[in-house]
Amino acid sequence: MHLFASRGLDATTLQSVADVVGISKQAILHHFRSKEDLHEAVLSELVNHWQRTLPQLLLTAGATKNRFDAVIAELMAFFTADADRARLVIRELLDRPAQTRELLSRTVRPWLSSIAGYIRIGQERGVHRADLDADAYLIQVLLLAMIGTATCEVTGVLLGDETEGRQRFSKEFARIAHTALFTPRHLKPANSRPSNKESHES
Amino acid sequence: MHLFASRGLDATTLQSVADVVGISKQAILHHFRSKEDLHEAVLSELVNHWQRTLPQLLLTAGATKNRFDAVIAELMAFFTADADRARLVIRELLDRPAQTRELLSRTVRPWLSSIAGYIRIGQERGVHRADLDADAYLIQVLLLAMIGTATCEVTGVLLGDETEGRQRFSKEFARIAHTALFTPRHLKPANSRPSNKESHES
DNA sequence: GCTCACACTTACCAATTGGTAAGTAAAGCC
DNA sequence: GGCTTTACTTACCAATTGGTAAGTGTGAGC
Repeated sequence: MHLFASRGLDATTLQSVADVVGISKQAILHHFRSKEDLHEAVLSELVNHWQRTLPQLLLTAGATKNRFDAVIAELMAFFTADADRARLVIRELLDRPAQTRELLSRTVRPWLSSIAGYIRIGQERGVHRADLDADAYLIQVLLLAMIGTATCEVTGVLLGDETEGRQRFSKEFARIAHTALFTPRHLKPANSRPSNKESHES
Repeated sequence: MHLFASRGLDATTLQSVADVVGISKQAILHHFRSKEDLHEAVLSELVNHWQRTLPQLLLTAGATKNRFDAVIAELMAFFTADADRARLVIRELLDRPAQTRELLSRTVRPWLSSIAGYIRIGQERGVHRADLDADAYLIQVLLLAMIGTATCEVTGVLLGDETEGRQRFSKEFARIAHTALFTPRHLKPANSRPSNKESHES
């Protein structure tokens, strides 16, 4: 996974994988029919991890007071825990758009749809901004989390130290996502009546 | 550029380039010493284009009433005009982090710094949100614009038609960037006195 | 002790890779 | 018309690629 994520599918040779693992190239081909087989195995392992983690993520976040910020924090944590996850997904997005689209439709779309519904409820209650496009918003939050963690090695230095950069990035990411989602508190009506009167700001 | 962007450096063979261009592989090696040479040429062409376009972009945007939205729109236009630009940059970010960091430091950082200064002035005037991290914000806006256009082929379908998806994406992108930057109008003091009293919303 | 499945290695292979060397045809300059 | 430069082609090459075929050793089950 590390090699596929950091170098890409074509640049990763079976030999290089074998060297890292400490076995011969043919030992790999004994366990996996082909390089493509290995690649799919790595990919599905990532997807499985995602599928296992996400529900737990939403549950633990749901227990908290401000659910949303917790989800954002957990989302970032998932990718920052291993930047290769984000890198791998982005590479798939670039290298095999058609297959990845199909994969995401199966694995991620249901979650997005469900959260989007949650956001729309918030919109009707005036908690979430009325002019927000829930689906597009969620996709961008997800993409931003991924590209951010995938490239933190590069962008980190533009924000001082790399660890400091990561922190500033995470914080600003949470702020952007939060601000773009919620209506300012004083605009929210005391009772939870729908309110679309917040016109385009500034 | 198209091949490098869509397939990556290693997956792009000199032969495939030659086939597309309609000449022999050796004809390419006649004009470029090596594959790496060709790659650098493609890359520097993109950088030059960026350097040529950006000042003009900021100028035309500056003439407009709401300067910021115009810049955002132009930024998206730059990448949507040719999605390969975004793809190529992202690939460089992943494939060669060290060199790309150095490249971006030279070519993009000055612009970011200058715009960040502009944002900070806005913060002092209370126009821009006080809790915003100008540098981190700008980087994320840039990254989001790139990853969005680079993957529109994939994400587009999640938002209906691909062209419709692109539109919704662009619109939501502009909204997010706008909302995360500006303070709500009614919070902005009538005279342009510094005001940091806007606490964390919600 | 025999068998057999399994994990792995050695030996090998055709295809493709980026790259070199040498030749060639045409266009411009004198 | 000769001469040189430019743009390219043909012929070739060593290295590496993913992958196959045929062994080898070892531990478990009987």
